Amino acid sequence: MVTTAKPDPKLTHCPALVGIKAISGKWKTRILWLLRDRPHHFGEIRTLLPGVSAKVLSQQLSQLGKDGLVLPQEEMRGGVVFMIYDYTDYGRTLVPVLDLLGAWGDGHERRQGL
Amino acid sequence: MVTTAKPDPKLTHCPALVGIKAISGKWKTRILWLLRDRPHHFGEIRTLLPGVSAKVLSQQLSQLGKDGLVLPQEEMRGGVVFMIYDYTDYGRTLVPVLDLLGAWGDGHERRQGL
DNA sequence: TCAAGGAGTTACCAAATGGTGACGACCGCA
DNA sequence: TGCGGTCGTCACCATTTGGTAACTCCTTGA
Repeated sequence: MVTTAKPDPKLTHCPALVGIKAISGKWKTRILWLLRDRPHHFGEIRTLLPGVSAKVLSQQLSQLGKDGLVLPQEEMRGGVVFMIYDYTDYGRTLVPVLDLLGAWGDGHERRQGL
Repeated sequence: MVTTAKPDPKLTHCPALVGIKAISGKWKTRILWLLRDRPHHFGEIRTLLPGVSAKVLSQQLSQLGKDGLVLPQEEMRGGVVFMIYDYTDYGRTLVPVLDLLGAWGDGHERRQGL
């Protein structure tokens, strides 16, 4: 992100943070959860995630696309274009990570008393 | 976080996001990485993480403490109080998660060409 | 020619997060 | 009684992120 000279002395840099950045975003984990079952199109995701706006959903899907995690594909249905989003093969490598993270988060939540 | 009535229809809520929130923060993953080896005191962490400010470091350590992941302990060394931070037993349950996340992030980074 | 459905984008605003620099509290010691 | 070391907070600002509402583009069918 920064092009100026940077020492990067081994601790400036954290692989786990790279991973987090790829999936952090208020809706990304939920999108990725939805796509586990089957591909979804834009409006479908929008409906299934109450509260998300078109703008933000578009942003997050775009970021997931840039990171190579999901792939959008056009599809004509009755004269209307649907954008179908699905995992890439690479994106699926994230599933076990999300599973473990989700399992831990689930326990954590229970622990905090919610 | 919100006490007003909320439908929470199974998809509003994402365990993975809970997990992310616990470790997200520009320095948290790096702090947790440092503490894997051995406990560290405040100034030590501050020195080892170039760029972090006292305020933010204090904030992040405090959040990690509230979440029960690390525990601060006072220690006198030559008439000066040192605050020693270390994992709690519960906090250690996060290590495998960070490992997996870090491994994925490492590969991701390589894939993106950085 | 115009409505309708789907997928975005744009401009504007609000909240959360992180950074800066100054400051205070504490303790032992010369 | 002032000094240096450690930890932490405070007020203030900058950046990032998410939300709202209006708008465009595209295609088919009445």
